[in-house]
Amino acid sequence: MKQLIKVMKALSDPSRVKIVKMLQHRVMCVCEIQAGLDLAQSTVSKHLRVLEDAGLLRHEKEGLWVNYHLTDGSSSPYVASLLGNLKHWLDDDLEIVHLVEILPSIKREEVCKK
Amino acid sequence: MKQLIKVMKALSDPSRVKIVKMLQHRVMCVCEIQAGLDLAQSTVSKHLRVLEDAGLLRHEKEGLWVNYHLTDGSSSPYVASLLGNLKHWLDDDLEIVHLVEILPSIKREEVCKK
DNA sequence: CATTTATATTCTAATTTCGTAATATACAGA
DNA sequence: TCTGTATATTACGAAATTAGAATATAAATG
Repeated sequence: MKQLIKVMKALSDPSRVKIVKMLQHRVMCVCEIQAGLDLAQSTVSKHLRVLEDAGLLRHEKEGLWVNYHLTDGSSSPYVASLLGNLKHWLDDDLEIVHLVEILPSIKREEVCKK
Repeated sequence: MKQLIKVMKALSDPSRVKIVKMLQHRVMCVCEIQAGLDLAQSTVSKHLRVLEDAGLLRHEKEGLWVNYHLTDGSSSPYVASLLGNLKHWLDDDLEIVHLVEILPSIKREEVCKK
């Protein structure tokens, strides 16, 4: 039960759902995800932690960058089902459509340098 | 998006998930549900409202009683998928197993009279 | 080794959620 | 119409969630 609740809670926030939808298209580092969401960096970091704790994401370090990607859902049937469902859910949601459209223009080389 | 979040939030609480699991077995009135959960009546009422607002439940009045039952999921694909998944999810969860076991002993005639 | 950059963590304020007690409503029966 | 019973609503406190600013950490680079 606890595991199910953790997954459901992780997917109960619009920003976190957007993160999942973005990562369906490609691996992204934190500042790229931040660029897509328009939230403070610390906020994005925490959302990523919640998603990872639920088994939905994993990360790998690449120099200074931390790349996040979706898991294969092997951590639990809840994760597997919901990641599967989210492959098509919201594909016609206006906000998501727009987000996916601008996704190719979000590149770490351009977005991260301050 | 708002609709999805509403459904996910509705299923992000253990008590509400328990309500869904109970209603998979039969229609129940509020005081029967309360007997299964061990919560205050007002709390149960509010949980039921959240689930109904999300499209997971519906109710019908029968005299003094209000009977709650699961919907067929036609309100949204999110509801349909999750109600479908929850048909087997948690079936081996100890707490749910126990809850389902005592379910036949929860009868409104015995439970509701104060 | 000092600096810069990307990310994580901590602190704190605002909002939401969850629970209960108390009260209101709705209906059935005497 | 009065009473009792089942449920809904309201009021309110405690706990969790969400957000951002500030700070800490870790890795690359000069």
